[in-house]
Amino acid sequence: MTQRRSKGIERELSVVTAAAELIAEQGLAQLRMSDVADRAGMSVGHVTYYFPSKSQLLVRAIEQSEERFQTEVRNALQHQNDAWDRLGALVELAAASGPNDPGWLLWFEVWGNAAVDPEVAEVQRRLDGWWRQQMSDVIAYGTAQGSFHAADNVRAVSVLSALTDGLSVQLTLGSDAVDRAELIEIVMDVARDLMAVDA
Amino acid sequence: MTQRRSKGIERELSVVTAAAELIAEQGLAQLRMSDVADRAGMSVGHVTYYFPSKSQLLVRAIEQSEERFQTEVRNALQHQNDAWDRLGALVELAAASGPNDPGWLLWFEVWGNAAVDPEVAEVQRRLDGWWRQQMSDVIAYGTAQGSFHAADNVRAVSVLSALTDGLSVQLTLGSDAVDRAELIEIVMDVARDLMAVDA
Amino acid sequence: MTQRRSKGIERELSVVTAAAELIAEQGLAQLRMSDVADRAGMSVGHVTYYFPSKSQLLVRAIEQSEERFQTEVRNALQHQNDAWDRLGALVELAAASGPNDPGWLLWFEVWGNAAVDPEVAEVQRRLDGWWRQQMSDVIAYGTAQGSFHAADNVRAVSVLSALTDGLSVQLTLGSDAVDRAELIEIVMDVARDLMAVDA
Amino acid sequence: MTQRRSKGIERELSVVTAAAELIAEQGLAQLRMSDVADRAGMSVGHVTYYFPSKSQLLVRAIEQSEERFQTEVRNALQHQNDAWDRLGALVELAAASGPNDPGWLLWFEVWGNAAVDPEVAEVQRRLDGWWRQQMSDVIAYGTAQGSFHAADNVRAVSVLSALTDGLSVQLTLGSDAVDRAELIEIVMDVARDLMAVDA
DNA sequence: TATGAATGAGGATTCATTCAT
DNA sequence: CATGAATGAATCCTCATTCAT
Repeated sequence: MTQRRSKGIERELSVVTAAAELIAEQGLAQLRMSDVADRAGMSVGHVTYYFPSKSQLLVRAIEQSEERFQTEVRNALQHQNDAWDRLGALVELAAASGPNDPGWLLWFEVWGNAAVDPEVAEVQRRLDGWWRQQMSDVIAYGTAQGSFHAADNVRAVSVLSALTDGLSVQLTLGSDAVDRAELIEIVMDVARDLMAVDA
Repeated sequence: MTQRRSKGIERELSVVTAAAELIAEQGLAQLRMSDVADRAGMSVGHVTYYFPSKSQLLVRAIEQSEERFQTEVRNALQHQNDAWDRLGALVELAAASGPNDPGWLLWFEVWGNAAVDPEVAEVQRRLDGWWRQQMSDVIAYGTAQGSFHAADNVRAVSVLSALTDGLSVQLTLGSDAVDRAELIEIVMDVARDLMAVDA
Repeated sequence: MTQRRSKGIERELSVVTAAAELIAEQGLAQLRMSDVADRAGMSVGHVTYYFPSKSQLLVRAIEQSEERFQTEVRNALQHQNDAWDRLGALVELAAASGPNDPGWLLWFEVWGNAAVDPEVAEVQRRLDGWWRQQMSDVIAYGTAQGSFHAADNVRAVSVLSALTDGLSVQLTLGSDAVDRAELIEIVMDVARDLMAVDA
Repeated sequence: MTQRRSKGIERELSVVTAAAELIAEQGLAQLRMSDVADRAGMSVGHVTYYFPSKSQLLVRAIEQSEERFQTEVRNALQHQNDAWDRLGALVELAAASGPNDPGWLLWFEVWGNAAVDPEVAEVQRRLDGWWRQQMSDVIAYGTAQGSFHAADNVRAVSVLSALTDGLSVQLTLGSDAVDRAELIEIVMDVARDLMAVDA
């Protein structure tokens, strides 16, 4: 019984994973239920057994990506006690890994669809809020510790996250003006300009 | 004769404009040739007379948007002699106007498709390069004038354009963390931190 | 053992009942095995354990409805000794109860499918024959009693059953030209015209 | 121009005709858009060019059948001046022609769907009202002429149309209790019982 | 007896594209 | 230059049925 059920959940997960991968690879618009089924190793009929409609699958794929990312962030923060290290860890996790980073390609799709699909918009807003909160917490943590001197926490969050986003967009699109190492360096430099205690 | 020809060009333009509007409104994926025809006030058959395939229409729509933007930028720069004013003008032109800014929604679509469609990628890269060049020229202009003190022109471009992009994404998506006035203020503040002569 | 078996028969019955209800409610064409399973409170897989194919379930649903109706008729006739009362009882049982009478909606489905499905046609013919026989018996009974004067038993059956059917169709479809009381009155009036002894 | 347009209307008509035939032959539930396309001699895509959805095609098929029937009735009545002849003509037109009469099979489908589909219900009600009006007019005509003596016009309509319906159902279903000649004879006999001047 | 998982065939609908006029 | 007619491929979704457990 348990085994049957857990098998079902496992296969359902594999559908979501396949969908997320394909969206990143080919874009949301190109996503075919049959592709998802192929990659998940099952029939199309069975995919719709789990997800009665395509849009439900979509939202789940984004949410799964969200959950994974949040877990990664929590793990990373646990291992850093220094405020600058924590900030660095956040930036490293958020930054695109390089051209065609699948996670960031997925974000492009989310942004493009947020204006059209309210469910997508809601997921986007939720994760964005969560992310700003992480940044804010780290900055508050550093300020309490005396490592940071941030006159305006909210603005610092806006600057640092916008910078990370904008540079990651460039990197994902394959611009040769920036690579990952430089991206992180730039963000941390600006962070120091903004918040270094004896700046 | 001339008149007939110009009428043709006019109608062709109206197709492209209709397409650009619709992409911004509904997203590239939702774009139907029949919608374009409706908005342009002609039959579907006639739209395909001008643009034999949908993807050709797409690329033209993006290019038209590009051309208009470039014209605006040129006009704006002509009227500003002070380097800081020039920089401010650039940022104002690039920044999203508010939630659901059509131009920025179009960019989301371009980014999402650049990874899949080489033609789209090429247009994106071209415009991005052009934009970085404008920023770079303004910074060089300010440096020559003695208004700016930029140790690293390329990095300044990266920071300022990434910041403008990242904040505009937020604004377009309707985040309440930032409005247009604040967006511009933030970018200019960071610019001053980076390049003010006696900072 | 007996209990297990009777439990099985009970559940099988509940499937048939659920099917009959759903056909009347939504029409035969809209009948889904999963709806039947839901209403019968079991899984789809288990419904097909009882009825290997959909069409077998269908025929059984009609037959069950037939059996119930026949039982009702037998009960009703037992309590009436007067021929006119017996005739009245028959008409009351056959007549639609009002708009959307489930039993009559089921008949519409049967008629619509009789031309296509031989099994359905067979059931229809069987019940129709049985019904004409009841009418015929009652008329013969009244004639023997001296209550009726029917020159042509067969024609009387045709007239009275056709009239009941035609008016019930109207009533079921929600025509405001006829209600149930009037329906019965009309049929009995015509019956008197046809068969009253001193007419 | 005119020719193109008329050609379009012609083909559209052939789709509707094909649909009506197939519904009568196989039942509404079995109707496939591809069958309609095949019989109309065009592609499925083109059928949906005329009728964006299946249900729109359905309603049109019923309406077309309605229009044809009404034309037939009007023609028939024009050629009859005697009230009894007019009544006879009406009954002949309404009565089923024999087992599996396509027009009556179509009616079974309409009845079965009226409870489920409001649009179908509306068409049914409209034609039924129209039909009762024809009967009523003929009875009023005969009464004015002095050929009929109808105490209650409305009831006479109910009786005669219900009888015609009920018997036609029987005939269409292939009951051997009634043939077309007898059907008409029965209805006219009852009509005489009800309305003959010196009965 | 009972279930959930899995399948695959089938069908409606959408839509870019082609073509005759 | 312009249109409406026509096509057919592509795709999502439904659903009866089968099967392992």
